[in-house]
Amino acid sequence: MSTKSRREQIHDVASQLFSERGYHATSMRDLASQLGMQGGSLYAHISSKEELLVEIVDQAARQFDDALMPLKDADMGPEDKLREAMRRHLEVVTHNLESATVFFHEWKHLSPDAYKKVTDWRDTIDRLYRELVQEGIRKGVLRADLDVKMTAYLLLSAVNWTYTWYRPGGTLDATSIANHFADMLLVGLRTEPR
Amino acid sequence: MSTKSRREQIHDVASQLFSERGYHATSMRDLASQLGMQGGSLYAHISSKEELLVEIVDQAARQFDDALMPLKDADMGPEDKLREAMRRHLEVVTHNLESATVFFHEWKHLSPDAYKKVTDWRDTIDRLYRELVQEGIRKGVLRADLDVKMTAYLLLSAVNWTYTWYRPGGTLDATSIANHFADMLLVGLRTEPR
DNA sequence: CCTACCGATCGGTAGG
DNA sequence: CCTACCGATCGGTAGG
Repeated sequence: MSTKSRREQIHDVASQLFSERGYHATSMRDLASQLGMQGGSLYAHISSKEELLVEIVDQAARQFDDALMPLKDADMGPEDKLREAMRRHLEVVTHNLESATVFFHEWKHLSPDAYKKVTDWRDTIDRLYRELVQEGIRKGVLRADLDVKMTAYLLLSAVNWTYTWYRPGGTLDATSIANHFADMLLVGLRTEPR
Repeated sequence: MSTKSRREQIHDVASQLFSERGYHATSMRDLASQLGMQGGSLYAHISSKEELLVEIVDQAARQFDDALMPLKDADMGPEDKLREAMRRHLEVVTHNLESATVFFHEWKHLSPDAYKKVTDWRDTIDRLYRELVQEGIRKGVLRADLDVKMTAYLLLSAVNWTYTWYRPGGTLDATSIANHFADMLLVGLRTEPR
């Protein structure tokens, strides 16, 4: 795919290096040499190192938003909606493993404005998962004695932590991971009925 | 507690700064100024910046080991053992939030030897959780149709991801988080029986 | 996109 | 533990 603009190429290599080594441990000269150019030449295409980080993080956030937010008003049962949220969430993580890793690890290094956008975004996603849980309880599909906040954290743990162990090319894809997790979470690990 | 050696004080401040800003974004002068000394003076107490990182990460790993490994041969039922593992795991995370954060985020920046120790350690913990799950299945306490690997990942997600949202001083402690998570995981979120 | 360079800052050392 | 300093490297710029 050599149709990619030079800017996109820089963006891709930056995702890769930032996710592997971290933002501060990656120099602009590292980046440039991976692209076969000199350090200073990068600035013909971008204006600063932080601009790159902001773009990677923003793009990751947008992917999560585009995948998850339409579910709010989706016409589905609570269980299907929860399963679909996990599936889509995991699709974003597994299909954008590098930018997702940068998103989870490097957002601390953003300047105040971009930093705030990320924390706001996190709150939005938290809220979405809490609403899904609440809706499930209200409609009698999820147990009424659940702590909504803790339940949302548990769901988010499962889908987010995946970036630490998932490696592409294996037999697992987002859908099968989501099915595994949702089955365990909804039905429980124990044999003994309650 | 002014009985702490200067070395321990350096270690503590390093944990704090490395967890907040990251290893590479923390300079030795940042560290020194928090301790009221000059950058160069640190080297009267330590030999290098990486030595600090290695110590923080090693200490965190040792805390997890000391808490979890004795459970392997503990004389407990599978469910209690699983609950106790989660409780102890969460106790380490919540009581050492800063070093746990450094452990989860900054181990990539270790030199090859220390790096390998961390990946080996991770495998050990993975294995422990898988054994706990396997034992639960074998003794009929956990569902026989569980995928052992995925189940272990799910458990580890819950206890590990906690470092991202837990803030000390709230009403939740390790035990109550562990109870919440274990109840949800073992019994399931759904009302409908299977 | 390259060459050549800027000031700033880095981890670390010597000598006291 | 301080002062003063080292070479190396950083992000970024100017001029072509």
